[in-house]
Amino acid sequence: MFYSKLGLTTIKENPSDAEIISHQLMLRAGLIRKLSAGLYTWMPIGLRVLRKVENIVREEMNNAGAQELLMPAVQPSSLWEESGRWNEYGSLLLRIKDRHNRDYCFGPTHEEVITDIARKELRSHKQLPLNFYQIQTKFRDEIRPRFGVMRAREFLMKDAYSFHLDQDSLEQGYNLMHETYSKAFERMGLEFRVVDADSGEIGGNRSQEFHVIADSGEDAIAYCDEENYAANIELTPTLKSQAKIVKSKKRKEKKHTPNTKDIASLCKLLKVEPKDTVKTLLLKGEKKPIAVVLRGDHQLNIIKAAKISGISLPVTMADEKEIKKSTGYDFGYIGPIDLGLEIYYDHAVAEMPSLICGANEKDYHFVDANFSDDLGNPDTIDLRNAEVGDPSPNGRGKLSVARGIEVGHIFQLGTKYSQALKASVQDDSGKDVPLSMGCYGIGISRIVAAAIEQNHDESGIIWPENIAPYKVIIIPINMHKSKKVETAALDLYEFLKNQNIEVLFDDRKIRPGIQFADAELIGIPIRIVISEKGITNNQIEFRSRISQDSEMLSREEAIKRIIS
RNA sequence: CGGGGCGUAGCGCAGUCUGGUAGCGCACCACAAUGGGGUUGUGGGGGUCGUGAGUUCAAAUCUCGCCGCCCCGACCA
Repeated sequence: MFYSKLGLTTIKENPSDAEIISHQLMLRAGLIRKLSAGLYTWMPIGLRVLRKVENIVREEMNNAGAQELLMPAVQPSSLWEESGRWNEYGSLLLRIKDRHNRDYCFGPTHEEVITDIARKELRSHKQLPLNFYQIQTKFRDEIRPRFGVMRAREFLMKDAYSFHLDQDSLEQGYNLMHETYSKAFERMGLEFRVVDADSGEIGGNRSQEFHVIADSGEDAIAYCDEENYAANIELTPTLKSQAKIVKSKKRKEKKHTPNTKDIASLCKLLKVEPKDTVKTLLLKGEKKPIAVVLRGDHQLNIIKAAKISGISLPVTMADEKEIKKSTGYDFGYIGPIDLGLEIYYDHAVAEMPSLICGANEKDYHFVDANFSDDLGNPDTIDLRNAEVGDPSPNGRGKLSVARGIEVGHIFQLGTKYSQALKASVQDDSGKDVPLSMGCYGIGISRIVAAAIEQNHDESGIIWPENIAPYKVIIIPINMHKSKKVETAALDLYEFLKNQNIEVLFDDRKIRPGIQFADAELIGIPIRIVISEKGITNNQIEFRSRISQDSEMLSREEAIKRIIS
């Protein structure tokens, strides 16, 4: 392809609204252009990358025996009402009406549609197992779309759904997808990790996420290398300490602590660390608020809190007014002693030799309170987020934390949708059995951004070879001045094209500096420079985007290196 | 949704407080010089100042409405 035909414009300055590197580089390199919040046009170069990713996924899915189909992007409300998600899914669902005022949505996912297909098409266990997939544009009306295509509203996703007679078969199908995903991400040249995950609103049993490791990732992953344990931090259990607790001999004492509504100011006043304090959080409950008590430096884990019986979902903090109303006490000075509400304690609170807590009296805290003497040594539960250095849940080694970008998610759904939508087959005894289902997603468009997050330098993108828009870029130096350069460059271009090498030819009449800078920004893996000087010596310059080393090679050697 | 910010040329911004000919850098076009790392000079094209109403002799600038975009949002008890 000739560069001049791409309609490509690169940008030297960073657009002001791009926060993360992949978003900046995608805009600067002309891969995408924004139409509106969370809506992007894929420009020719960007689309080439998108298609590469898509095709790797498609090939691996096909290899695994999955069947591609294509479902409508727009779906009738009736199916969603049947599954119960028309209300459950909330405002992520983009609802639209047709001319007859009938309700539709732009599909954020396709469990309902595929289950509808299954119930209409599948009659016998002999048709199972099956895996259908599609690569389709989805729309989720995100609260806050951001980071370009990373969290866009409209995005391209591969979603697959498998159907099984029983759990055993589902597990086989699930494991096959696990393998398939690993192969696909390996082919894309991405460093990734598979982690245990929450199945969220899709529902179901087992679920794992595939994360591309990158500092800008939205999810924190806790992992233990010793035992190959990895889980989304939201889901990582924290353990009750087995160590013997040395309890402080001091007796609790009430201290005057004005203007210390938060942990930071309390610590400053008393000259202590947050880990010496506890915080008492009031969460909305079905009847009265429910108190949870955590060490001052720990963070409440919402998923864990959601399991407390009687709690209102989604988990929300009670506000100042509600606190006053339900306890009679003041915001900022709530503590577990004589609170008069149901209280849940995190494991770590029991391990504190003494603790500092609100005294349920404005401007007063207790210091040197004691878990057994003053709180009555209650049972504790797991309520907090795991942290770096916590013991690994498998009992061996300590946890580290990395950030990751979720690019794939596999679920064992079980029979949630097949029961709701009455999709069943007859087993070999003639009995109707609801289908066991798995579902498996890959964020195709997000992968493009994730790949950039993981592969870039100051000059621009460094594409892994298998997803690069072009493999080679030929840069002739001052071609318009030198017939020799033009002939040699075009000759090599034609040759490589005939070898089915994806090659970009920079035919622009501009200074070499700009050509080099653009080639690096766009991230083409191999750069070939053809110049008057080189031709005289029978040499051309070969340079890899990764190593940045230039080598002068003969035409034959260069071709060999490109093709290999 | 709550809080904050922004909307002026393709991009990045100044001008708004204090109303009076719409500017700068990059990009773009032409010419010339230069010719292996975003070169230089000269000349040029391009803007309903987000939008609607109001105030005024006069509005990018003041007032009100609307729209759009961006950032932050349990971690406070």
